[in-house]
Amino acid sequence: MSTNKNCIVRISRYKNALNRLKALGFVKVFSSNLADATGTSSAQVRKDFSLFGITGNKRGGYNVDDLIEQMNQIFGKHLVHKVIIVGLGNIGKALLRYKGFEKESIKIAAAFDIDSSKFNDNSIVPVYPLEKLSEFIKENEIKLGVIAVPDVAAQQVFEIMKKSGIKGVLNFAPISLNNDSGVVVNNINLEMELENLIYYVIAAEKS
Amino acid sequence: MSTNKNCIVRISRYKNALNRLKALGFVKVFSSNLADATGTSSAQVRKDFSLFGITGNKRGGYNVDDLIEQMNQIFGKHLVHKVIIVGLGNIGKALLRYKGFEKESIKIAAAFDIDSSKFNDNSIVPVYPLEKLSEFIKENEIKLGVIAVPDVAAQQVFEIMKKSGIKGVLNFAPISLNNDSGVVVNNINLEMELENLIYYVIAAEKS
DNA sequence: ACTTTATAGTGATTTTTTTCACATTAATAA
DNA sequence: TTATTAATGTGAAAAAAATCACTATAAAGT
Ligand SMILES: NC(=O)c1ccc[n+]([C@@H]2O[C@H](COP(=O)([O-])OP(=O)(O)OC[C@H]3O[C@@H](n4cnc5c(N)ncnc54)[C@H](O)[C@@H]3O)[C@@H](O)[C@H]2O)c1
Ligand SMILES: NC(=O)c1ccc[n+]([C@@H]2O[C@H](COP(=O)([O-])OP(=O)(O)OC[C@H]3O[C@@H](n4cnc5c(N)ncnc54)[C@H](O)[C@@H]3O)[C@@H](O)[C@H]2O)c1
Repeated sequence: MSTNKNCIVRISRYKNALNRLKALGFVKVFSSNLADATGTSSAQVRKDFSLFGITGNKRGGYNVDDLIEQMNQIFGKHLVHKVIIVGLGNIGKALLRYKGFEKESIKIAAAFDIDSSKFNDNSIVPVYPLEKLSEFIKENEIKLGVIAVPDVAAQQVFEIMKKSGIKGVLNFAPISLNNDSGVVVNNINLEMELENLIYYVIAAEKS
Repeated sequence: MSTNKNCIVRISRYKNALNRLKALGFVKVFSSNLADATGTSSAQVRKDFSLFGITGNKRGGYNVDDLIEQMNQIFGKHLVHKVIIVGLGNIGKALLRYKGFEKESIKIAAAFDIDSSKFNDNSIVPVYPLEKLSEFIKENEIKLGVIAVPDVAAQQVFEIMKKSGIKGVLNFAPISLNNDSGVVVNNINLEMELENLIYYVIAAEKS
């Protein structure tokens, strides 16, 4: 529908805010409410909605449930999305233990590592050796993968994922994966995030 | 110097790529090398450099060490930046245990929690009760904080940080912090990152 | 029923970001 | 030494994104 990257991120924020507002008992919202809750302008909210063909009522705002439903549609929330995690170190374990993914219809289907002490077939989320990765992805038609291995291993893991049919990757390793294929890669680089923060803090000090 | 958000992120990526290229023995690089390594165009690389007044040699490319040095300057890498972490759960612990921050001159100075079983004055990075947060920030002139507490506690922690003089915050809680002040906030929302990935995977399927 | 009013929706405008294209120049080759 | 070449650096152009500003309209008030 839209091709604006920032717009997608904002829609996700609106959805997040809407769930909170709903919990507070809101039945309808105005574009300015969502703007305040997400730190943007009401015109931006309406423009974003317009790009996705989301409409409300002139003078009546938007119905919260309707909005949430439409956004769930955009993000495929009516289906459960199975995810696998490769690398069960600090980050991998943190994700595995996190309880918040279920309510976003994200299900961690399995984890993979090369450290045999981490293997476990019987836990809620099974942990398998890396050798089983390809097979598991194919058999379970997994589309989403998380890379949480050391940087030197990341490209190798990515190649296996690509070959096996993964369509989207969340990569925590601080390298840019060499990606010619159509696989979507989102990078999370925590060092870079802190660095970025430092840049703006330094810039603010100067002015 | 520059005011373009994407540009800063790209500069950070160039720096990352440069360190890798240096490790491989590169002494000079061309804008196209950096473009390839970071997935952008050579014109973009040169334009970004131009915004920061970074110059190379016509026909000779750029000297790797010089570039790294200039970028370290941009990101204040000649100083050690002290960071505190609030919330020592899954994410907080993952960050605490991560060894990669030192080489980026980021030092975790202390962590804070409300769970007394986590307090520890004697570990390399001490863990204190939340009550000590404000005092610690002031006494040690901490400028950077990480919020890794549950969403309901995040705003409260943020308020303490603001009042005590923190200038930059990395927030992992999935809420938008109400931020009127001049504090810089970078949000990392892992659910949203996965959601975003799902959006693009769905979009790719349709086309 | 009629008027007022507040908000949605959107085309037009402005601003920001990216890409283009080429003049400039330093290294290399002849 | 001179010509050739391959890269930088940057204004100009194009594209993308955000903001503005106004119209349409549904709700609330009289
Ligand atoms: N922990 C953090 O806070 C943090 C911060 C910034 C970046 N990162 C990055 O995130 C990634 C993960 O970090 P971490 O701290 O969780 O690392 P970690 O060392 O704690 O864990 C890595 C895990 O990957 C496994 N592994 C190694 N090679 C593998 C392979 N080829 N296939 C499958 N598994 C393999 C290891 O056995 C280990 O369990 C790293 O690339 C790191 O640079 C982490
Ligand atoms: N773990 C993940 O993979 C993940 C994924 C997405 C989002 N998040 C978000 O990151 C944040 C942290 O997640 P987590 O999994 O580490 O949570 P967690 O529950 O494991 O840890 C939270 C920690 O914060 C402490 N705490 C609670 N209230 C506090 C307060 N007022 N002051 C100081 N400490 C306090 C708790 O004692 C606990 O140690 C949460 O907001 C969560 O929604 C985490």
